[in-house]
Amino acid sequence: MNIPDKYNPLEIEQKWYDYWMEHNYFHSEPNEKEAYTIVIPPPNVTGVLHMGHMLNNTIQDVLIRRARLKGYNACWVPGTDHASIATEAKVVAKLKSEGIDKADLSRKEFLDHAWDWTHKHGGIILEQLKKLGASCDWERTSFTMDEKRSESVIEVFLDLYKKGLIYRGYRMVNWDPEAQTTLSDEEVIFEEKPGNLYYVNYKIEGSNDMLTIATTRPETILGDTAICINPNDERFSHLKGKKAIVPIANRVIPIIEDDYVDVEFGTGCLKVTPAHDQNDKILGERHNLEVIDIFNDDATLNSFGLHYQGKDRFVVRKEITKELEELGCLVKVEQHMHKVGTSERTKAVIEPKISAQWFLKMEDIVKPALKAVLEDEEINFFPKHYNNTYRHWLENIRDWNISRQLWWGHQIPAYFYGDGVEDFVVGTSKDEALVLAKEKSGNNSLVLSDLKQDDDVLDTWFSAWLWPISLFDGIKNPNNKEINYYYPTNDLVTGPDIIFFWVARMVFAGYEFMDKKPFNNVYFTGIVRDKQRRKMSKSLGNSPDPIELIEKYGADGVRVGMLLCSAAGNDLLFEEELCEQGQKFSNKIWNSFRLVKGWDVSEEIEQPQSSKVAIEWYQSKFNQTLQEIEKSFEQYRISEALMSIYKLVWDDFSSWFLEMVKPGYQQPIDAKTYKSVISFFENNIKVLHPYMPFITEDIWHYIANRTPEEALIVAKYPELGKVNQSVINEFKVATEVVSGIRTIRKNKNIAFKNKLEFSVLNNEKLNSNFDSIIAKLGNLSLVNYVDSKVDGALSFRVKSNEYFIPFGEEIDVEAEKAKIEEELKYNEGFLKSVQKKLSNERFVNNAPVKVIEIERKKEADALAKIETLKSSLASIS
RNA sequence: GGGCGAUUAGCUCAGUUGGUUCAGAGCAUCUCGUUUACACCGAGAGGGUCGGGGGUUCGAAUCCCUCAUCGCCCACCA
Repeated sequence: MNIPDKYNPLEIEQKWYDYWMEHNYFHSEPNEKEAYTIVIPPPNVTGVLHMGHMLNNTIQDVLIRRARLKGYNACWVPGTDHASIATEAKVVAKLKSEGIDKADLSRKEFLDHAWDWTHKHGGIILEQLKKLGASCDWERTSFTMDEKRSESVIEVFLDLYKKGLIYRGYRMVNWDPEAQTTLSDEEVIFEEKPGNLYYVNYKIEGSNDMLTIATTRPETILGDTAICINPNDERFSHLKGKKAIVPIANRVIPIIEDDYVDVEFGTGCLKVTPAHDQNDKILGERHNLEVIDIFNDDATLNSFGLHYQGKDRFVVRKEITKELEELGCLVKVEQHMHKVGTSERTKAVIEPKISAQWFLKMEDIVKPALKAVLEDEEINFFPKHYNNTYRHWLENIRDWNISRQLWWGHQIPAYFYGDGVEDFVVGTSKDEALVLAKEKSGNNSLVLSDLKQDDDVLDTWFSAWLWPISLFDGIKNPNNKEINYYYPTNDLVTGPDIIFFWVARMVFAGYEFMDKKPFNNVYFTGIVRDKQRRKMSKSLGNSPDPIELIEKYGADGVRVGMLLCSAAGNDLLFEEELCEQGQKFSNKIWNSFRLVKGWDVSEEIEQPQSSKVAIEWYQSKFNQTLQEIEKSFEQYRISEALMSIYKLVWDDFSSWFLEMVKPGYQQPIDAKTYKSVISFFENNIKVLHPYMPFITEDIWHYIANRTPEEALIVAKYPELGKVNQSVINEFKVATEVVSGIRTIRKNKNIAFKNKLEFSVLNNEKLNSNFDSIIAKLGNLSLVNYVDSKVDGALSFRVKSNEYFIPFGEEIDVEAEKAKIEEELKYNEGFLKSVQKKLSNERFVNNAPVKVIEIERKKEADALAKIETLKSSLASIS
């Protein structure tokens, strides 16, 4: 078979992906083998691949391919997330651009549009993953809002409701006025923003006295229902029991006392607006205050806003400031930095709002989840320090607001039959609900049309938290064959930004519904940043298009580039050159294969000694690297594992090993050596395959004709073999000798093609195993052992051995001398420091025997070397 | 305000319980090179007081204290 000169990833990648698909290697069914399962963190259904996905899915593919090679029944389940708020926002925006207002549509009409959008854009991202080489079991592709997953969500809601864990609460929640929905605490991002602190005078009722409060939100004074002072603050003791008058609204409100007020901050006087501030709400409840909500759902003012009705809160803030100033109520305005809650999705400033929502009680649900990670270590986080983050969140968790005022999502299975707060039932269907409603209300005349299902949908994460279970139908169909086989999954690969949203909640769900953890290990990836450490984002325009990268460098190249910069536990600073490095690596592998494939093989010739030694060495080197890789994987140091392979293939295999066994020009290679070379090559590409699936599979089939059963993707990973450390050590000395020769060639401008004579003064009594290799790589006519120094030769030393290369021209004696003197100086300094240590009684008494032995060995080695150097110096002059 | 993590070569990072020549790797840089796989290459070289200061120890990049700088997470101070 002819091999192309150049490696062309584009054709080959498509070819092999099709081949893998055709032979169904990605598909998994329960069998007698041990399962290795990963569930994909489902990307937004209408999203497109970005660099974060690239990283995340490359890592998952490396893990799953490795597991497959290691003989596990590997199953990687793909899917997408309906991403309630994000998708709904996109659809609303799209409709708006077409002149359609969501408010004019019925729920059904809107959902039709949303599904259209989903079908149009959904799954693009999964197609992109295929380009990357992702070996997902596509037959299992799921969607958080497909039938099975939806049924699971409803089932779980019912279950938790029956257990009393889901309840309806009227309380302060985070309101996103743009999306017009509530958000969970986790969806609110606090941003430090410059603002103002406004000092406003309130009149005291029945006098001309004033009191001054400080507020950041003057527009909310229309919702004030009290002024609060600290009871211990003597400045205001005269106000106790009095009343104040709200400017503009001219309402009379009580002056209350509470320790909550910080005497130091602002004026020590606080206005209380229970409808629009979490703390004020608590104060309001404590002091039984009236609640006046002044906002509409879109954060314009309602009728309580008086003449500001209909205007946006930020407009009102400006205008009301002006009015207060005109009224003489505005004392001063100070600049003030404060944290403002914004919506994770829409970036709108969050408005605290009191409303009725569905909540999930967290208190008990978190307990097993805390224990599993922190005490039992049933679940391990990599890097481990995320344990702290996890613990802190779980220990301070509040009930989870699971309802959203959106249409795109799982509609809450609650049905209202009356106007009372408790006039609702929860059931799988309207029919069931009717039966329950009759029971609950005692009103048998209720009919279906009296029931109205809750308009709200569930938080996206309320379906995502079931993912590892619902993918195997473990909710609706517990104890089925699949869930029993694949669950718990092995590794979860995700970003630390969703540790609360998703990871922790999956752990809750795992213990609540399966009584078992959802996964064994969680590998948190870093954030992909650019060279300037800026997060890669669409808006900054600093994010390359992954698909373009793949087209440019090949998927293998991009995968390598991605992983090279992803040190475990760190953010990664991505730059395109890394993909170039990956591409170069592909090329290197390709060319080394071309070399090997180009050799003529002869059964006739004997195996040269040099090849025999080289094979022995590489075998050990390979095993040693394999060990390193195993160790790296245990700690999820995937980048380090890759670097080990990179160096093995490039340096040890290509630069050293192939050069050592390479036959002479137009000479054949002996069959025995060739067989070993091929076997090593095969082992190399097996180990490489998880990282670079395409080129390795391609070469695999060039090496031999393989049946589909023999494809690399399902080959058997190399076994850990013995490492002969002494061969590795001997080789290391040999490479130093070769380097010495090369340095001399370079310094003296001796071309490689000129054969050199070479003599060794073997003070170290090294064996001659590697001599044939040194001769070959140094292009020496022979390796000659001598008893004394060679005159008129260039020399260098390795350990206490001395090596000589006769040089035709006059030797620069002074230069040689200077070189030796420098070495001598270094070694004498080194010896001195070792001897100082050894003559220190406390060192000798306290240090472990092993350490002292090492020091003695160092001393002996240094002495021998110095001896060599000194005699060289003597012979030279 | 609380917590966590970091600071080692120009860049990105390793450095296992303090002890091999321990100061390392990859990339980048510089020099040389048409040696019959690869210039997407080969050979060679330079480059760091391990953030500063103190301490413990026979011995510290590694342990302790302190200062500085930078990240991240959490938190209702109007």
